[in-house]
Amino acid sequence: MAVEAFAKTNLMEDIDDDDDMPLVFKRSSTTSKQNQSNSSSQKQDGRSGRQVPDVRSPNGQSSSTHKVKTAASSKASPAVSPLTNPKASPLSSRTSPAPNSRTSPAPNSRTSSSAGNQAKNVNQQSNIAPKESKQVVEPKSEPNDEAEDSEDDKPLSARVPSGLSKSNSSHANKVLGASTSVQKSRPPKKEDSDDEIPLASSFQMKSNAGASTSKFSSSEEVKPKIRQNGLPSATVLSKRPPGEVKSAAQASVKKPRLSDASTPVSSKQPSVKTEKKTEDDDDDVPLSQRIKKAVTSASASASKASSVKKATKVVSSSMKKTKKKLKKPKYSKSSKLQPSSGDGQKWTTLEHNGVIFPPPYKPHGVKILYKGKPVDLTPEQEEVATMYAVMLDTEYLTKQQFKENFMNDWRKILGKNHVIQKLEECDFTPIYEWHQSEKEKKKQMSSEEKKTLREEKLKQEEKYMWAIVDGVKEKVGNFRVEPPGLFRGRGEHPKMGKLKRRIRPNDITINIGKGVPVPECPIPGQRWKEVRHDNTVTWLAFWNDPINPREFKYVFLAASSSLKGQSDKEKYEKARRLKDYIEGIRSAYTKDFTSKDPVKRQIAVATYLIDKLALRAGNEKDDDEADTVGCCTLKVENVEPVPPNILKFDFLGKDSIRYQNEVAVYEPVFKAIQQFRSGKKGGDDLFDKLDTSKLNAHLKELMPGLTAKVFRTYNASFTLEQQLTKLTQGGELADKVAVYNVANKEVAIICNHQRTVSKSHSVQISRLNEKIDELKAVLEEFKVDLARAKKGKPPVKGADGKAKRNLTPEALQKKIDQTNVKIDNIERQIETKEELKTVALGTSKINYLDPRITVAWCKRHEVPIEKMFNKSLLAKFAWAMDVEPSFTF
DNA sequence: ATAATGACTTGTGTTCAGAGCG
DNA sequence: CGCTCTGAACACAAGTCATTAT
Repeated sequence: MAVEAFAKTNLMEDIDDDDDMPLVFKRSSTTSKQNQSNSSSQKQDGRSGRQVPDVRSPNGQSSSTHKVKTAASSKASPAVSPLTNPKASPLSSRTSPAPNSRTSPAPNSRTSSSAGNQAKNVNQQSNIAPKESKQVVEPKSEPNDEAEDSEDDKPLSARVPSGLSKSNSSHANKVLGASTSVQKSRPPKKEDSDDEIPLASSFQMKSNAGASTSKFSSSEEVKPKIRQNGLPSATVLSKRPPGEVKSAAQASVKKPRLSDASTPVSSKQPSVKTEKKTEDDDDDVPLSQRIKKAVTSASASASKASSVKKATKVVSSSMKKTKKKLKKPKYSKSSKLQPSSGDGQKWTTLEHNGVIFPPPYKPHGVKILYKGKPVDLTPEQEEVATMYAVMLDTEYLTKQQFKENFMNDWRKILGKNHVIQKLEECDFTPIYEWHQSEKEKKKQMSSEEKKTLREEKLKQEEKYMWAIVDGVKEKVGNFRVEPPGLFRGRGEHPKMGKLKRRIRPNDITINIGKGVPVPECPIPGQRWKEVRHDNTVTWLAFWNDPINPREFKYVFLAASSSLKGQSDKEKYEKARRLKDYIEGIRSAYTKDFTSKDPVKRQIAVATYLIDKLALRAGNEKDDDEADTVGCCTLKVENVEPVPPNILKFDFLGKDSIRYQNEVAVYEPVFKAIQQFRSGKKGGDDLFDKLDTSKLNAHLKELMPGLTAKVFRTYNASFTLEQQLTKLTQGGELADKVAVYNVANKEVAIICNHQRTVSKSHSVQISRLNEKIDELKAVLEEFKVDLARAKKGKPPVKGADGKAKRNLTPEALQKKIDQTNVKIDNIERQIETKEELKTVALGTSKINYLDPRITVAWCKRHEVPIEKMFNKSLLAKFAWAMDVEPSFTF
């Protein structure tokens, strides 16, 4: 292990890692066919199904069609459109602007607030889809064959947009056509032009040229040669086919890869890097790497603020030099993505310092009252009481389930014969108040004190923050062991309120490289449960979840690590590959809508829903989990067919977020759904012959590695790119950023990514409205003054009674114009705020949008990438930074 | 074939720090 | 120059999916 030694040194100095290895990127496709999963359980039927409705009704939101108009949350609706076929007109698709309100059985009441925005949404939609469902119907069926025209063939996203345009079908078709072509044939003239222009100007471009080329090649096989800078035609190549082939091949290849690539790399790296390059090195390092480095070091040094800038800068400056490297792909380095080995090996060497535990409980001595009298509690009892007390102002405390579960667990600690017998007789307010005052105290501390405190904490945690993987220092994600507390499940979780006990070292299994020191157990007298040396997994440690002992809590590397980056990239590459199969897949399932085989029919319809609506797969759940569903677990009552061809969806999905949508579908689908429902009760499974493993097994036959969730990634990224292409038109930087956000929002809506409305939302809105009022008043005054000025009269007195300066009419006009602009800006601000109040943009950005789309777009349009990605995202997507501007998903 | 296990991604809500404002 | 307000970072719950066990 000389290697190790080297590695060590590297880390310490944070050297760069250029190694000379050629990079081999491949994807490890571990696609095996089958899976399992329990399909059987339909336990909850009756009750679960029920629940949904119940929940909802309270809110008062009914899911009736009318809502459409009324409610408006733009959210769901977009998704809808997908289905309609081309002619049918996009609009139709939007039939129902489903309200996005979430039913939130959950703690937060998202539901409540939708009123405000609805209004807006309405507007939006209204333009869009006045049309209504009628047209929807067109199930023409030619979908596949012809593919091009039919909207169906397109991913939803495509459709969505079309929906937006109010134009009718013809227009729609056009749009579609355009998009289609784009998809299929990469480099239409449009692109070329784009490429060229931007190229020259954008700073990044140059960099890409050289460096990227080489890099890319490594990663992407095909493009290398072509990819040069902006050459227009190059793009074409990106076509997946080659890739696919490869991937398939790879699977079998696995082992070899490993050895060649990874092994050598690791050994080499270290040695190479050592000191040699010192200052220069950055240039040699690939961009992404550098960024990472910069970030890393910065954060390490505590000067985080600067890190971002640094990174960027580096990037640009480095660009020029990149060329030198070209010939050798040495960059592969670790920070860069390393191929994941086919045989499942994830690392060669791994060092880290284990995990850090929360501090032991410090009793405060504040007593709760039982039947009005103070009660003495042992520290253990008090600790649990405190967990409850601090939640006094949360919605959890209004839930019977929570209180019951809590009391059951607390009673175990109190003992059978404790004076405290009934939760209702307990008054936790003394502890609650004590806690509030502690919080207040903390807040009052001077910034100096806070800073000191922070630094101290940092110092303590520093050693746990990093791991060394194959000689490269990488950030660890969650190195802090979860502290004890009361379980906060989402939605109507049967286990909410249960005590999540303290985790001790002997609950924890450590995974670390062989031959390196095992992290010392931080709690004296105790030891780890187990130490493993498993290089086929990426976790550094795990413990059993105290709430669900058969499940685990893992400690992984941070998102910025190359291990994560590699798999992230593979995820997007897989989604891109789907592009080449999607037509065939769509035509195949379209055929099967009417298959005689009920299993086939269900698979076809389920696939269709997953494709068009971006639904999740929907694994079976146990009774001790919240009752939520995904595609395969939809209940009869979750999908209501409304003739002639509308499906109304209403269910609680992941995290008990409500999904409501109304969609026009092809007649065969509509019929199939009706047939699946017939003879069943509301709580019965809609797809009774299906489960996620059967579905995924089937998908895998259509494309290697294909699973249900790939459709979500595909549709999200496809939509982003498509929307960007459609909406971007030059203009100011701010306009471009706005365009991006609109595109991002479309995706978020399709994926149903919601967030709770912030408490201060309405306050903020009214504050802005006040501002507008003020400005309007000012405006009026200016107008008066202007009129007077034109007549040579002096301005009226201000509100304060002071005389104003005499201004020329021109000057006044200018002021008026400025004020109008201000008002417009605020109005726009209000609008977007309302629109986004329930939409979470971040989730898709982090998980679904291929960062290369964003990076390439930024390069093409000279938008600094920092405008779109924050520091974390820049670090996470380091692997995507050197993409060609001409990149297309 | 199905259930159990295991590992890893996705997702929302809370906390915290600092940007921006009056 | 203090203060709010926002977005980034963090926490951890809840999915997906592959593999192994039965």
